[in-house]
Amino acid sequence: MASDHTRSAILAAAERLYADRGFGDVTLRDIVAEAGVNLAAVNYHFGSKDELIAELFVTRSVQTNRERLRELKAAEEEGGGRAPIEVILRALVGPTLRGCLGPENQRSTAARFMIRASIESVPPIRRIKNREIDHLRKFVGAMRRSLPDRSEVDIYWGLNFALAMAHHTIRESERLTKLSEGKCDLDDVEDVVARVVSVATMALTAGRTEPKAPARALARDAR
Amino acid sequence: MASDHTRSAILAAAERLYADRGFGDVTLRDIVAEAGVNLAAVNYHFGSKDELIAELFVTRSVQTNRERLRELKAAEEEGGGRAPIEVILRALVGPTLRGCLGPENQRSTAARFMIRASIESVPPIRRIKNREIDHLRKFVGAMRRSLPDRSEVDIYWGLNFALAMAHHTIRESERLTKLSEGKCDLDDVEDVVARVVSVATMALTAGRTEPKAPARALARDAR
DNA sequence: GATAGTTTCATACAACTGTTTGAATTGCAA
DNA sequence: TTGCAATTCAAACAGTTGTATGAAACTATC
Repeated sequence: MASDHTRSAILAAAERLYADRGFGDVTLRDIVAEAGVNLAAVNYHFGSKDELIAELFVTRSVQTNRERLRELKAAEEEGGGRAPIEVILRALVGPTLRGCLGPENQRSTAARFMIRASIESVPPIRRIKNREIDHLRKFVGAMRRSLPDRSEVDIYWGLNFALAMAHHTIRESERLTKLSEGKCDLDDVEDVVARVVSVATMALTAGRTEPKAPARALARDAR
Repeated sequence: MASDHTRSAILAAAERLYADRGFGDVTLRDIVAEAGVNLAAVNYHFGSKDELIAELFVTRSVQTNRERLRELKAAEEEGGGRAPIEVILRALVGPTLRGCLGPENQRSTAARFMIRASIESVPPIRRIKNREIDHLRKFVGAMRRSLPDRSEVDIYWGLNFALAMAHHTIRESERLTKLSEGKCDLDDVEDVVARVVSVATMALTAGRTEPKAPARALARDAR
């Protein structure tokens, strides 16, 4: 293959348009116009519209997943096979939140695209998300090693709630800003991460003997 | 107007089809075929496809909101203007969860429709959801009265996390079941409510003097 | 039972969709 | 330069979509 110029122009244009206007009302003709290429180029290079969307989403989500696993692995190695639950949860939700939130004006196209993907949920993306379960099982494993006394069901619920808080905050960031009249600062990503991790940790450790200091209020124990 | 037969047949057919197959691939022709009425009837009775969807969603969500406010009002009256935070949170997430989860075999069309609406987020529904902020402010008010020492920002985050856990659990109930290999019982709605309320309460009260007994583990304090 | 208003119907419309086609163009190797 | 494959292009295709139309059927009132 030659220079990939057309191919990457399509990818860039598609990501930008989907990020700005959503999957619902962006057509292939919009994309090729934005990219300055011919309509048939999409099917030539990607096979179909759905495969184009899938490639966009896969690219971004493997980046996030790789970062998650990198943090998880580093934490478990440092702890000799067992990482503190806070660190595991941070590895789980940190990369996702950092990838999607942050100062509005410098929020990348990729970030805005991933927010869209989490809001609209179109078939090709849903298919990919369904394969994410194996990835999550690695975190379940780490969490069980970290909290061996905790029941398996509680682990699943804790994981579910951690993901819930992260994803919902991303999806509804605009509404939270409006509801709180700007008082909730979603641009301070590390504060958001700390809040989510703090609550999820409490969910997973409440009612047990705590080897560590009691959980603090919402957030504040970020760094 | 005569008997409303056509109108309600359309509503019922549309809700059923949307619940089963999603908004993405149900056309007006599918709906009128299922309802046994003429294609033009939709535009005659509802004006447009979007207005039909909006009417379906509004009907169900005002039911939920009414139930929420009923529980909230009852709780505050009983407490002389101040309700315990657990009860407020239960009023917030209980009706939603009860409306969407529950034993699969008896899960109503309305419930499955609302799950769809929370997954797919099509324009007419998004427009309605955006008007939900005033409704949420009533809960913010109640929460501030219940926890007068808590900062306003913490209240907003607590509300955000409570809604996050409820909605995400609804949206991803299938995935949680698969991930936990059926060990997380999503048919026991009251257990789910108790878990969400418990964690949200911890998020809102951690690190403070507690007039009540310390929060128990995940759930169990349901009723 | 004639009339006026409402509701239903078959049908056409106009626009838009993703995809395909086959010819033109390009780039590179021999 | 020649030849061949990869790429680009304009154009058309085939199908679907929500909506509009105007006539027909119905309903209730007088």
